Amino acid sequence: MHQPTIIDIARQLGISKSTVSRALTAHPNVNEKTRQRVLELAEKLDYQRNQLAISLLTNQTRTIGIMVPEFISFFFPKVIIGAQEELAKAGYNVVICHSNESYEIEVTNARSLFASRVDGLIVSHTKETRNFDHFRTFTRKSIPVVFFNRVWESDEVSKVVVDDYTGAYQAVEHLVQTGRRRIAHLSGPDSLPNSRSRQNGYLDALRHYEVPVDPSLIISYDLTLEKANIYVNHLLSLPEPPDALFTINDPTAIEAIQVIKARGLRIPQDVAVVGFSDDPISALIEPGLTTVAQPVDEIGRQAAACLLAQLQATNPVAEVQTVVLPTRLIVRGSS
Amino acid sequence: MHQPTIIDIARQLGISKSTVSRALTAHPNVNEKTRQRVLELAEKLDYQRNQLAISLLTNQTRTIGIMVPEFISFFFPKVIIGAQEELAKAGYNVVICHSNESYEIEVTNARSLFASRVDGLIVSHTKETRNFDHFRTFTRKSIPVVFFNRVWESDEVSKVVVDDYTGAYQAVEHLVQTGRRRIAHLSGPDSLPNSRSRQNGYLDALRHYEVPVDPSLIISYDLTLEKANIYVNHLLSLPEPPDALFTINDPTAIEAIQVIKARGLRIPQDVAVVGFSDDPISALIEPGLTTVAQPVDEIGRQAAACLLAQLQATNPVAEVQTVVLPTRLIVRGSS
DNA sequence: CTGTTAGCGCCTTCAT
DNA sequence: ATGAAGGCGCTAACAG
Repeated sequence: MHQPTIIDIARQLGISKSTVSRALTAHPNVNEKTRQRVLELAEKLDYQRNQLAISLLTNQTRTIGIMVPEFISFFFPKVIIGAQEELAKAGYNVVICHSNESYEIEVTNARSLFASRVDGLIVSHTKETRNFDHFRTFTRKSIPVVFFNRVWESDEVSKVVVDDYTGAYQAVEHLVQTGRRRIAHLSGPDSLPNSRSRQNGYLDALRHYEVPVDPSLIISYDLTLEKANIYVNHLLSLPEPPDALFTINDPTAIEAIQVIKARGLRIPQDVAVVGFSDDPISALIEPGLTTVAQPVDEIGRQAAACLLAQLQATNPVAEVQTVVLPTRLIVRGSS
Repeated sequence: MHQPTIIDIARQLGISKSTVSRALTAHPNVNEKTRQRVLELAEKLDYQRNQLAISLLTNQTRTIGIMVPEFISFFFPKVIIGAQEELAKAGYNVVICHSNESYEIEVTNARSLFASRVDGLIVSHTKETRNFDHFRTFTRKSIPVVFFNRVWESDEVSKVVVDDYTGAYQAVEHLVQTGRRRIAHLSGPDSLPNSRSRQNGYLDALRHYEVPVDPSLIISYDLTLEKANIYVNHLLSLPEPPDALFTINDPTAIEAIQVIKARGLRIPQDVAVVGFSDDPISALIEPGLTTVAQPVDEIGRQAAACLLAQLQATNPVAEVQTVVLPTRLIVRGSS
């Protein structure tokens, strides 16, 4: 079915489409009566402007793409909501893509967002991503890109991260100060900067307190719950099992708690557990999970702010910046 | 910065833009050598086709809008992922909007999706939505709309729902059969069809087993956790408090469990609790939450299938359909 | 205040 | 196999 255009309105009113366009866009130079007639007919015809045509003409869509690896856990949805709020205030729409942790899908999504000419990008990449050429496509064209959480370490893009190092340091410090000596660490892939930072925080805390570092207690894994299960079981089967477990994130910690319970061990008496992120589930399970909280919606808001700064700047490259947000240790029953 | 277009390629190669277009779109009538030259230059220039221009021309964006009231809980993200998988297979992109349970934002989102000319819509509306004119804008133009979970009861749109009535009936039947006589029901707003269906299932189960219906045990509320907390406390303070609680969803049930525990009551001995949806948290808390499971990603897949059927039909209106998916009671420690 | 003209980037007849 | 021309819906000069 044919959708009404400004030409339809113009014809029916016997005026030119320019006048219709002006009336519709609140342009000052239009006779008030003419405007009224246009508005009425537009209403009657259920006219809706075609954003496609406008975008093609103005070369901006006022749409921002947000790319995340998943959005089942609370983290990414919260970040997205924070970003969206900020972006909406500035009159930007948001389209959300998730790659399901697949590098290929991420590349496809990036192409698709580029093809639909988003004005900017907010990204947390997959754990598989090693090559960032699909983001260079944007930066080369001066389309601003902001990374958060999992960031591309390039000076072409802005970044919003939390102080992973200090968060991890404080978590491990807490475990040492409550008497733990064999603290295991379930870490993520080394390719993820935040994984490396958390591991460094873990190591430095141990060294500072002169707790021996045992490499067999440090396991980098692929962040799937299946592997988490296997490695926690492995650690607990060691001749000298750990008396504490610091995990890269809360889902891993929660999985660990299930495993520890299933083996009949007590938390925290036999094994203490500390996670990272303060997933809402952490407060609901028993025992409550000690964890490092991140200011999640603030991450989204800051990412949006970075992007808007670049969007409004005459020279977007000059506005590239890195924001580091603080973390906060929340002690619950698991430690 | 100027982005390369087919005209740039054409000029540099000394051929016409028509030929470039054909080479790029795998049109049969192009000399193989010409195609190679075009493809090479396109690669070198980092040419990316402008989807905006194509959409304007072809009058289809191959993009589907998905509108949900929120996506913090696991339910909507899972549905979206299911839908997205199915849609991607058919070559459609997805843009996601969430209204944060605000009717106004929902209307704005609908306008924006219409303006950007999505080819179809998958929707679960806000709990405030009474007026559906913003969806009529689509149906009037023969743009297919599929509702799920919270559905517009109109024959202009397809619907995917679960058998809420039977799910609720079985939940209450289970409570009766385990000896409960004063079963309270925390219900949602009457404006939501699924809320009404679940309430009817609750009522019919009680009647069938000749358990007296006590109106003071049935509370419709606004689905916020704050109110859930208040009403659960209210119920437990009754002279004759309930010995079981059936809630409209899992977050409510989980909140109820916290309240019950805080009052020093035992679950399920003093009060049994049954939720709805099988949120992953249900299996993690203690005691495990008995709940009515829904085939969540299947809802998304079916919604996508309905939409694709209408998209591919010559007469989209003829393809309007309603899909009802089964539920399954999962008994855990809370009952 | 209003009309005319041009063009955003692309695909598609219709010629050649 | 290729080129020329037209048009998708709209806004923005430029005239009047």
